[in-house]
Order: sequence, then structure tokens, then C-alpha cells
Amino acid sequence: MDQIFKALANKSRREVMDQLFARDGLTLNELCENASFSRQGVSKHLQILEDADLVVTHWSGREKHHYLNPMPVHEISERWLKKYARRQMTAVSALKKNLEK
Amino acid sequence: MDQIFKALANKSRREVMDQLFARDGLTLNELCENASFSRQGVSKHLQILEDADLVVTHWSGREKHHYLNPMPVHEISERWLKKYARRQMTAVSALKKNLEK
DNA sequence: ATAATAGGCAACTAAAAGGTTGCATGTCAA
DNA sequence: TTGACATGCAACCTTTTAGTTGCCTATTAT
Repeated sequence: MDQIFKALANKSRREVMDQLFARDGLTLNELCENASFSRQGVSKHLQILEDADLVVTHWSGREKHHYLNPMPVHEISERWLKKYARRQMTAVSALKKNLEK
Repeated sequence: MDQIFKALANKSRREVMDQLFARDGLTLNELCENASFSRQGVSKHLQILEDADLVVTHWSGREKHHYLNPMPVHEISERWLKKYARRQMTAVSALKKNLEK
């Protein structure tokens, strides 16, 4: 869980994910074309995304293809975010109540 | 957006949020009681959560009360996570398709 | 008025993150 | 079989992060 949050906490990595969202299955080199930093930089980010299971890979010869894995995102959404987002009404009203004092 | 992701990317901060989830409106000192580090540590985390607008505060005399703000969490869920979680079916099937080659 | 209490600010440190360069390895194409 | 191409690995550097300690300020209670 912590790993997923950490992986998502970086803009460059989210941009990589955006690229994969636009076109899934890109190789490292393809991803580098639109990146603002070196291949090794991209590679490191991909590794972190892979470790967090946000990205799944598949080798085809000497090419490594990258695919988004929506499962962990879904899990964070279900197990964590919903908990806090749900409280929307009660929390805001509690705050208001308190401010009125 | 980046600020929110970064704020959420730390376990200690998520624990602080958990505490506020359990009981909203806690003061800094009250939050310290269950924390594993110094008051200044907690204070810094609260500041980061506040900067990300994940926590809203309210002074009452010399006491600062802290409240969860579910809005940014909700926004991340709506604007970002849904985008990726939605792709669940298509992505998994695409991966399978590719693996079969 | 004074002491205790709640919190803030600033400087410092250690560790982690984000990025780089250089070199090694495995696969494909001529 | 040799050269080019796709990627990996490791060392290094710089900035950020997470946490500390020490001291200052404001509010409350006696």
C-alpha cells in the first residue's frame, strides 16, 4: 500500500502512466521519446511502478513492453480513498458546527 | 494535485489522518499522544497536510483543532483514479491477448 | 504577576529520492 | 559473425524528506 502511494507521488511517474494510458504496451525506448530525461531515468521510474505492481511487463525478444495494471489503483480507491471521501458531509458539517461556536 | 499525492505518500501522515478519522477535531498535543515521534514531527506533518488542504484547522484560544477535509481526496478519486481504475477490463484483456502471442 | 500549557520557528542531520554517466549483456539483422 | 540496438546494472551527485533539538510567543490558570 505504501509502495503504491509512493509510486504515485511523483509527477514524472504519473506522466509515464499517462503515456501508457494513451497507448498501452509501449517499450522503454518508446517511452523515452516523449520523456524529458534520460533512458535510465525512465527505466528507474518504470521499475518503481513495476515494483508497486502499477505496471506489468512483457518481454518480446529484446523489447520490454509495459502495460498499466489498474488493480492497485482500484484497490487504493476502494480501500482507502472511499473511506475518506465518504465522510464528506459529516466532516464539513462538523467543521461548520464548530466554527459557529 | 502533486501536493496532495505527495502528502498522501507518507505513512506517518496517513496515520495522522487515521487518527483524525477516528476522532475529528483533535489538537496537536492530542495527536502527539499516539504518535511515535516528537511534537514538532507531528506538527510538520500536519502542516504538509494543511498545505495540501487535506486537513483544515480552527483555532480556539491557544488550541488548534484539526479536521479532515475530504474534498481533495474526493477530487483525486474522481479526476485521477477513476480514469485508471475504469480501464480495468480492457487493460487486463489486452495484456492477456499479448501474452498469448 | 507568574507559571504552566499549546503551539510556532529555525537550524541541523541522516536518509531517501530523482537524476545522471559509464559500462555490461543479450538479441536481432546484414 | 559482427555491428547495431534494447535494456540492465552500478556508482555517483544533488535535492528533498523526515525527523530531531533548542528556543520563542501567546494564552490560560492560579
